[in-house]
Amino acid sequence: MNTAQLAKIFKALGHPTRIKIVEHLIDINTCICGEIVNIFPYSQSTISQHLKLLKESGIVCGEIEGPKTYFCVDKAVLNKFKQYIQNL
Amino acid sequence: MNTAQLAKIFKALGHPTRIKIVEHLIDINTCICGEIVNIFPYSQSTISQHLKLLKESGIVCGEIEGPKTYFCVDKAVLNKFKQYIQNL
DNA sequence: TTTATTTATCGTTAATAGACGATAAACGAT
DNA sequence: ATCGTTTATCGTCTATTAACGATAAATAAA
Repeated sequence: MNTAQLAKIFKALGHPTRIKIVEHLIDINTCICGEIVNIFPYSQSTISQHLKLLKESGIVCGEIEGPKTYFCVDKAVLNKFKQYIQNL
Repeated sequence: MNTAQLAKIFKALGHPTRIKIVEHLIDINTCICGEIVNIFPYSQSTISQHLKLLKESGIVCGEIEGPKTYFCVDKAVLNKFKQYIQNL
């Protein structure tokens, strides 16, 4: 895991809402965008944008099923990330 | 450690240069701004700004000694941060 | 086929970030 | 007292981020 990839993940987690989204995804394993929209006081487009950023960082992945997209944390990436930090 | 504090640290680490600065500080324990300036291809003011951000996040602390400022990683904060991530 | 549901994207706006050079401030040395 | 060293801050510019509403695209249901 190189510095650029790490920076992307750190940056993605550098927003309170995105931290909470990731925590929520870890808790419930997987969920669709609409569920997350209902939790936070932000518009659908804003949440979708946050999810896009998280996805682009690699820490979250999304699977399209019909009109819905199921989001979940990529545990392989999360574990590599954890390992990096533990070695600091 | 609340979400806002965590987000600040994640955000501070969300830049390749700042990651490398922190890695370097961990390696050599403590050093002055000028040393870091010599390592990176950025101006003194840019590095100083990066250090300020890191300091504001709490992950780095600076101690003024005469005209120099000695920077180092705050291990207590780093450990709390590590612990949070490990519990994810 | 039309309607409802769900999500992504576009366009916009305001705020923040990242870089720089120039300058000021603090101190040590001469 | 002056000069050199070191760092922080200011002002500027460009780029990116964060939020929104509106809209488009895809599918499920009626």
